[in-house]
Amino acid sequence: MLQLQTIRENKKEIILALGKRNIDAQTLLDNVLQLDEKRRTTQTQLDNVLAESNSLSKEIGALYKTGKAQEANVLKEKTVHLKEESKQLGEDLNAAAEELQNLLYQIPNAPHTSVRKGSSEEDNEEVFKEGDIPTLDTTALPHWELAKKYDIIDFELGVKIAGAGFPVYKGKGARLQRALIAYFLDKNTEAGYTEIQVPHLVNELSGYGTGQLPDKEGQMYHVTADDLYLIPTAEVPITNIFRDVIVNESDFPITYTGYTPCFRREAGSYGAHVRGLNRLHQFDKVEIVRVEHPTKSYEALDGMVEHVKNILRELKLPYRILRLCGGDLGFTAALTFDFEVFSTAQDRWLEISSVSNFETYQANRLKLRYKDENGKNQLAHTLNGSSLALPRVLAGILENYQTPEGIKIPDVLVPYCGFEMID
RNA sequence: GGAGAAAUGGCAGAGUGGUCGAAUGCGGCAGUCUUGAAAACUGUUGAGGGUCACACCUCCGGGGGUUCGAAUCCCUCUUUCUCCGCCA
Repeated sequence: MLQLQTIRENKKEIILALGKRNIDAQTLLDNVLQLDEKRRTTQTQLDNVLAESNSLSKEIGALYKTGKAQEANVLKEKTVHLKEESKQLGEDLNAAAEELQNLLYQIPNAPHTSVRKGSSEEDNEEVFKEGDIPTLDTTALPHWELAKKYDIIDFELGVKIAGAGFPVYKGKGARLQRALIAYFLDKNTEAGYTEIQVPHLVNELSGYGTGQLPDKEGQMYHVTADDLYLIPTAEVPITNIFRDVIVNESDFPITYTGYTPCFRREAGSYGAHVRGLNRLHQFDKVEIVRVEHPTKSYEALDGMVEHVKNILRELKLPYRILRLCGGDLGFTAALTFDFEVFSTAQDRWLEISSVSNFETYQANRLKLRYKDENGKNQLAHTLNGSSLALPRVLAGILENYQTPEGIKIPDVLVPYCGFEMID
């Protein structure tokens, strides 16, 4: 969430920035500042009452020690009304703090200056495009047909076992998935990211830490018996490693990569655009996460974008990069670049990666800080990106690499697959 | 799942009702000494709120209670360890 101090000092700028998300934050921020004021005055009042009863208690203690029980009892009576007062003030304080907290949770991150105002994905800016879109002959098929033809993904079987959106990968399809995971992890490790394996279920606190809760409650699968959530992305467990952590400035950059399945309820989406691998309840993803010094985070973001570019170049897939507009930007992000691969047989772009800088928004929730050169604790910046989400990469490969003889495996994946064709 | 023990500052580890935000050691930082380093010595070293700065307030796993006063007593939850059971 946004920092109170920042809201106090830069209210105008934040209102302007949030305007790019089409949010009129004026009253919201006024309420925040008003509540903050109330919280602080209540706190001061409470502190004074507590200070008084503390000193009375000390006096009472001293009197008892010197055997002056009578005098002590007189003082004791004085503490009665102080107690009532502090109880009331404590309740007021908690109420104000909670209300303030809830309000702050409702405010999304302020977009970066480069983010354009916009209402939907229509307004996203294409900032880069690369790779040749192959010309397919008339017999070309969408990936779900190819999956069936070569018996590498069984959607119906997934329905039987779990439900729609839970595909079963078979034979060379399963092997290709495993190859992609290994390839992505290797690329990330080569680039300096430390490979890590994390839990696939997280507690409520972790959900709040990265901002999935309370905002997107319904998008995660909730295991109510144990009050755990299935992760929608590895971002949640990996970034939460740093909840309540104070790192040294010399620890930067902190970089992790991890493979996990991702679970998303995504209720209420049906139709052709969710066919096949386009949108799933469970999918695999390799994620990269960075914790950075505030002055270095945008440089790091550019580095992550370059890194993902290189992977797509090696895979020889046609792709483009979008800078998300305010309306399409995720709740917690300040700046996001989406990568989309062209799905030739469907004649549409599919999102395969999202690379974001959250600045201090998550760090503030996580209490993720570093010690600066003056020994002061400062909030760090967090970033993450997919490198990459498997199903749509798979869809892209199947569709773009199809030939009358079968599906060719991209050169870089052949060593990982152990075969050159799916036929 | 059953029985028992424990949870204190970066780490180790004292502290069982008042002067304890907390001894001591290690680690970290600064200084003295040194050509430099090490050793030794001296000082310093948790977080949050609040203030121009002080003062002051909160925090000894989480929550609640007893008391004028709680790290210390009570309840509860969580976690860890030991033993037993089960198990990939």
